This record gives sequence, C-alpha cells and structure tokens, in this order.
Amino acid sequence: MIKEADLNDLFGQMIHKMADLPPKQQRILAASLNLFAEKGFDKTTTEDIANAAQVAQGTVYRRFKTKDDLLAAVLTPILKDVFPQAISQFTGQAFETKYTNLHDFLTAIVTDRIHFIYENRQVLKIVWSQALTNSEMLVILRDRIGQAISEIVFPQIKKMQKQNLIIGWPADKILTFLAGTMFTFLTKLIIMPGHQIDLDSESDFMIRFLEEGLAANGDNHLV
Amino acid sequence: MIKEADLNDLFGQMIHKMADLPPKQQRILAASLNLFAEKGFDKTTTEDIANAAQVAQGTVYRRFKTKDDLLAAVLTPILKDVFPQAISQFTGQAFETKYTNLHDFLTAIVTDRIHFIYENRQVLKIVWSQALTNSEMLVILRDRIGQAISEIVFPQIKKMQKQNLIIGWPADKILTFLAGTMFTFLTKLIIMPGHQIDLDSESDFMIRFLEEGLAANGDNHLV
Amino acid sequence: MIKEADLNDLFGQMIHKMADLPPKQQRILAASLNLFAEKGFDKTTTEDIANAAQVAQGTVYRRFKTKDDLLAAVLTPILKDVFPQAISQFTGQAFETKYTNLHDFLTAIVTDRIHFIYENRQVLKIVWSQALTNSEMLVILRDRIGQAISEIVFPQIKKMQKQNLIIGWPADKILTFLAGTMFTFLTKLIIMPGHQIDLDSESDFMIRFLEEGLAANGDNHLV
Amino acid sequence: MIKEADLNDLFGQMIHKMADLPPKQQRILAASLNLFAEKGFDKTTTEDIANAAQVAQGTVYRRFKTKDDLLAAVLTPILKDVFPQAISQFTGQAFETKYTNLHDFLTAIVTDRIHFIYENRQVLKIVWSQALTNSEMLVILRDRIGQAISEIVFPQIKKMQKQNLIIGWPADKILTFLAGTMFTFLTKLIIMPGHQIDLDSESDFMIRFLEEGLAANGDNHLV
DNA sequence: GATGAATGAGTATTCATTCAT
DNA sequence: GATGAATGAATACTCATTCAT
Repeated sequence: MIKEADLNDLFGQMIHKMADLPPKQQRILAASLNLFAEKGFDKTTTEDIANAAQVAQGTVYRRFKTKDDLLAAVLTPILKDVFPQAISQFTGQAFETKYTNLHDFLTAIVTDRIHFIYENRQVLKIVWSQALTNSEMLVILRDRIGQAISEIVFPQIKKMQKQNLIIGWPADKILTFLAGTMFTFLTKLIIMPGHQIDLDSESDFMIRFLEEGLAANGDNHLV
Repeated sequence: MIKEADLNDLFGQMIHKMADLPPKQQRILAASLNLFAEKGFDKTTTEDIANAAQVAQGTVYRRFKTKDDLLAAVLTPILKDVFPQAISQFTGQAFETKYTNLHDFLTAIVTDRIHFIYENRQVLKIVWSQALTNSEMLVILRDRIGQAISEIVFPQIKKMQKQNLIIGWPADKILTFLAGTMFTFLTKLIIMPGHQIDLDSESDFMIRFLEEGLAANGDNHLV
Repeated sequence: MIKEADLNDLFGQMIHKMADLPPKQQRILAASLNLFAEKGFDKTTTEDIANAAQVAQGTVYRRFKTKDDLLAAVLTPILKDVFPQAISQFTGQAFETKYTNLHDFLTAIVTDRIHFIYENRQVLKIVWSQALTNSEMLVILRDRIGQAISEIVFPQIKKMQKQNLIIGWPADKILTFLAGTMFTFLTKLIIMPGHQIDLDSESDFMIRFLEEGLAANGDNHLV
Repeated sequence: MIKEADLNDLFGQMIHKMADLPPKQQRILAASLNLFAEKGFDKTTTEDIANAAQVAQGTVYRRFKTKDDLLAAVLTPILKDVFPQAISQFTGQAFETKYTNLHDFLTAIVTDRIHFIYENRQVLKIVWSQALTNSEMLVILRDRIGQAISEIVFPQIKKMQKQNLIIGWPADKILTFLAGTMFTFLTKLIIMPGHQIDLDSESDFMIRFLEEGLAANGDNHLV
C-alpha cells in the first residue's frame, strides 16, 4: 500500500496536520494508538476507532483521509522525530563524552534507551507488528535506522575499539548484541503487558551482562 | 478468534487431518505457509492461497473448514510437536549431559537452537506476528513455553548455579539473556530475508558473548 | 429529486435570491457553473465548490440551502428567463418581420440562435447532461419548450408554407431539421471545448444547408 | 477515473470475460445496461443492479471487479466491435458501390445508420451521457471516431465531389450535417423514449432533406 | 455573515464461506 | 474429490448537510 515516497510525504504532512488538532481529532489519534497496539492495525475497524474516541465515523475521516493516514499519523512522531533525534541524542550523550571505561558507556546508553523504549512501547509494538507483514515498512525502517547506524554508531564503536574499551569484534556483531539486548527488553514489555517493571533493576542487569559480554580482552583481534 | 480450548482441540484434529494428506491439500498448506509468512495471515486471502496452490477456491475448504483451521494446520507441527519436543530435547541433550564448563553447555544449546530457529523461521515469523496482534495466541504461547521453562529450564539453571558454572543471577534474568540472544537471531533472519547467513560463525559469536556475559564470577550472588 | 412543481418554485425563489448577491455568493455560483459544466453535477462536491470559490464549505449553504438549490440557481436564468424570452424574441424578430424569402428568414434565426448557444454553452451543457439522467428535468424541458413551440413556432411555419416560402412538410419535421442543425452546433461546441470557432462562417454554412434542404419546391405537398 | 490505456485494456478483457458468461452475470449486465440508460451511471448503485438482476450484491463483483468494469463491459460491444465494424461496413456498403446519384448514396447510409442508432439507442445514450461528464471518455470517443472518419469517410466524400455528386464544401462541413442529422435522430429517441417511431418515414425525410441540402450545384466550389 | 468541525446515512468493495454441478 | 459461482455480512470511505463559535 504505502510506498516509501508516499510514506515520507505522509510523515511530512502529518506533522503539519497535527499542529492545532481539534480535541476530537486528538481523541481519534489516541484511540487509534491504543487500538492498533492492542488488536493490530488490520483488526481495528474505523468503527472501533469512532466508538473508542466517542465520535461519529465520518469524523475519523475529517483530518485523516484514510486508515493508512491514521497509521502514519500515529507512527509519524516516532519515525520522523524520535528515531533520528534518538540516534543523534545517542551520539551526543553517549559518544561525545569521553568514556574511560565500558561500564560508564553502557550505563549511559542503556539507561537512555530503556526509558525511550518503555515510554514508546505501544508505538514500537505497532511499528514492529507492521514491519512483520509489510515489507515496504520493513525496508524503510531498515534503511532509515541502518543508515544512521553505519554513519554514526559504527565509527564510534571503532573508536572505542582503538581505545581498547570494547571487544575487537566486527562492529555489526557488537551492535547486534547491544541492540538485541534492548530489543529483548521491548519484547518482554510486549509479551507481558501490564507487568510491573523496575526499570533500574532491568537496566542494571543489562549493563552488567553487556559489560562482561563485550569487555575488551587481551587477544580480541578477531576482525 | 481462536480460544485456547479451541486451539488445543484444533491442534489435536490437525494431527489427524494431516496424516495421508492428498497432494493438493499439501500444496494448499505449503502455499498458506509461504503467504502467511510473506504478507501476514490477515492480508492473505483464501483466493491468494487457491491461486498459489493452483487449486480452486472451494478446494481450500475441503480438509480445512475455515481459514483459522489453515493457520492452525500451519502452526500445529511447531506448536504441538516441535516446541515441547524441542524443550525436552533441550533438557535431554543440554542438561542431562554433565557439563563441566559454561562453554560446552552454551555450545550445545546455542548450536541446537540456532538450527531450529533457522529451519523454522517462516513458521516462527507467523507465530510471532500472530502473537503481536492476538492476545489469546500470546497467552497460549506464553503459558505453554512458560510452563515448560519453569518446570525444566529453571531447575537446570539452578543446578548449574550450584556447580558455580553460571552467574548467580535470578533464573529469569539468565533465561532472558539466553533466550533474548536467540530471539535476536530470529529477528535478524526476519529483518534480512534472503540474506546469506553463516550459522557457524553466528553461533560462535553468540556463544562467546554469552559465555562472558553469563560467566560465574566470585561475588555474583545477587539473588 | 426535483419535481416539476418544486423546480418551478425553486426558479421563482432563485430570482429573488439572486438579487443583491454578495460577492462570495457570486463566486459560489460562478464556481458551481464551471464545475457542473466541467465534471457534471453529480461528480462535483460542495467541497469542490467551496475550494474553487475560495470560501468555507458552510458558506456554500448560506443562501442556497441544498446542492439542488445551487443547480437551480445556475440554471434559473436560462430556464426561467432566457428560454421563454428567447422564444418570444424568436417570434418577434424572426416571424413578425415579413420575410419574402427563406434565406432572410434563416439568416435571422440561425444567426440569433447560434450566438445564444455559443454564449450559453456551459449552462446548456449542464441542462443537457442533467436531462440525460433525470427524467423529471427532461419532462420539464420537453414540455416547456414543446409548449412554446406548438403555440408560436408551428403557426409561423404554417404561415410560411402558405406563402410557399418553405417546404410543405409536417411542421414537426421542419422543426426537427431546424432545431437539429442548431443542436448539432451545440454538440460540436461540447465535443471540442476550447476549439476556435468562426461563428459567421458556421452560420453561413448552416443557412445555406438549411436553405437548400428546406426550400419549397413545386410538388412539396407531402402533408 | 478510467484512463485511455486502462479503458482500452478493459475493453480487451471484457470481450474475453463475456464468452461463457453465467446466466446471473448476464442478468447483471442486462440490468446494468437498463439502469445506466435510465438513471445514469452515477445514480445507479450496485445495490440497484443486484436487485434488478435478482442476485446478491457480492455476485455483481464476481466477474466485474468494479462498477467502472461494469460500465466498460456494457459499452465494450459497441465501442470495441460495433463502432469500427459499423464504420467499415459504412465504407463497404455505402462507398464501394458506385453511386450515380446522391439519392442512392444517402439512402444507403441513412437507412443503415438509422437502424444502427435505433437498435443501440440505450448504449448510445450511456456513451453520450458519460462523454458529457468524463473528458477522458470524450477524448477517446473523439479520437477513435475521428480517426476512422478522416481515414475513410473524408476520402470518399472527396471522391464523390470529384464526380460532382455532392456539394463542394469542406469535407468536415458535409460530415457535420450528415452526422448531425443522424445525431439529431438519436437525440429525438432519447428525448422521447417509448414514443412510436416509423423508421422508414424518418429516414425518408432525412434523405430528402440531406439530398437537397447537400446537392451539388453549378457554382458550389466554396473550398 | 462566515467558518470549518462534526455528523451519519449511503455506497463501493472485500472476502470467508457455502453449495450445486 | 474438485470446481467455481454465488452469497451476504463486514468495512473503508464519501459527501451533503448542520451547527456551535
């Protein structure tokens, strides 16, 4: 359905549309977010959304011309702003600081990412769910995140390897374990909705686990 | 749609139905598997399946009375047989052997699970995709796997902790990192379909990563 | 939709409404005329009209309470005033003059009608388009024009036949060829919008064609 | 909606689809033809069609995937076959014969066209109605007919002018009057549905009218 | 007067499922 | 067993019209 160009257009338009959004339209967006996260995009009907938002069905279509538009509107903030911002923030916070040890580095990024994931777990669930059944969406995500990573994260990892602060594996392997650990956290949140989570404790274990798993060692020149 | 009782019934019936499956019905199952994995269950129509299997639409309904039946038939082998079998096999292979170090233990289970995931990646993608939008399916999965884990895996982990072969964290934390690392592998397979994967190299890195991350250390009595 | 009684009422009200029309309402009428002629009444939305007139959608409904009202307002001038007026004018100009030959007669009416058609081609297109899909409109038109014709035009034709100025066919046949020739001109205008038309040359050919085709001859007593 | 390429594709597909059309699908086509002619395409709902054809609404969509498809299916026979065939037939019958006078020539073509128009008046009404509100349809028609005319009819008219059988006006003027007279006949049929028509009498008058109007005369070299 | 958000009845279209042949 | 035509409930979307500000 949504091709990359269209999708990017949509994101641009959405930002514009979402300024000065009337209260009912805001309710529609909120209802969509909840329902998409709960039942999935495909199984959510526009009638469901109208009911949940307590508006007439036609009202759903006033600002958002199609159901896809609504999906885009729900995902836009995270895909347009938060992802790139998150990555640059990642860079700024985590990498510009001169870390003298792996622990401080991991503490910085894990703490930050954990909170980001926790707060955006609903949208992230929708994104992930869509990516599984929509290869266009998957490609967009992969390219968008992939580009940011190879431009920003990879160089930083290599810099840390030169300082012997992190294990000398190929950067993509390190990234996989780093990102995978955080992705695993998201998966837990999705699998156990409503479950009480102690973010500090969670990140504590993650940091220690990664710290050991990714520690530099004497003969780590695997590349 | 599918409630747990129904689903279990379905699985029982499926096993029966799938004995002596005529060639056309086999083609229908194969087509369903491919299409569900590719486009998702919801976006696959029975007409799509009929076309892909090169049969008439009515033929799709000969053995499998509903579309949900087809989903069940596709998922049955892995949910009915492979999961439990896998876990017991996990137990048998990995735990009954007396490992004297973490490396051998991780090597055994990671190698086994990696191959299992790789070979069943299509079905696992469908399962995961369904679980994201179908809370009943999620509950079933969680309970089914959860039970097996708490009965089998947790005791084993604790046993190894007593032998000081693995870090003294709560068993669920250890499981999270263990399973998460493998789940991350599945995610990579899904994200990069068609990408050439060197299973040996992949498991090699995983084992080493986990080995360090989960190694027992002197003062690891966190519980 | 519009019944004859209603339509006539509407036309009456319209005349009233259209006195002292504020500029925005005039823009709305103009936009309606253009859009109805371009895309047809059914395919023109009130939003289209609002956009084209650069007003809010609600403003469209200020004077004209329904979309049908707008159609009536667009058609009123021609249906209420111009048609009857045209016919009496026809009578006055073309028939009260004592023509001594067919050529002068045809020159008078063809010239007049050609200009009328040319200037009102947009409204005539809408009328014709509506008549094709709205039998009530068709009936109204047919009766209104039909009556005027049988009362005014037929007697005049018969008078000319007595003077042996025109062929002795049944009056309705003569009218058909006369009107048909002009209708053919309207059709050309519709089919080739934007095409440069030399009205003088066009009427020249029509007059000559009709002059020969309808000339009185010795033994023309066909009636 | 329908672009030229698409429309031509549609016509091709329609011919194929209409071989071995099940009885219900035939009823659907017939009902569509009647309703489109009666109320217009836009005002005919698929529910109307289903009711008139005494089938379920879904059945309407079995062969014809959209309402536009149905329109194309209704128009295909005349646009794909009848028009071109009619024109070549026109050529064959009317022009290959060596006419020694205008009367025989007009008799041949008027008689033929009158019957064609009479028998296809419903479809022609739909075509004409669509052309008024759909500029793409208009362009297709204009080009399709226009091409046939300029390739076949114009040369024949010029041949007859050389033989001094027809007036020496520009070919397009002659065509206008010839076609216009027949178009006028169609218009009468549309305006007066159900009215008893004596085709022989009608064509008789047309022929005589055209015969005089288009007769060659001594000094007719207007071109 | 003007605005534009909101409404809800109406409409084209989809698709799992049934069933006569 | 297999076919594919038929079904009808469900669903996304449209648009004339209303009304509070």
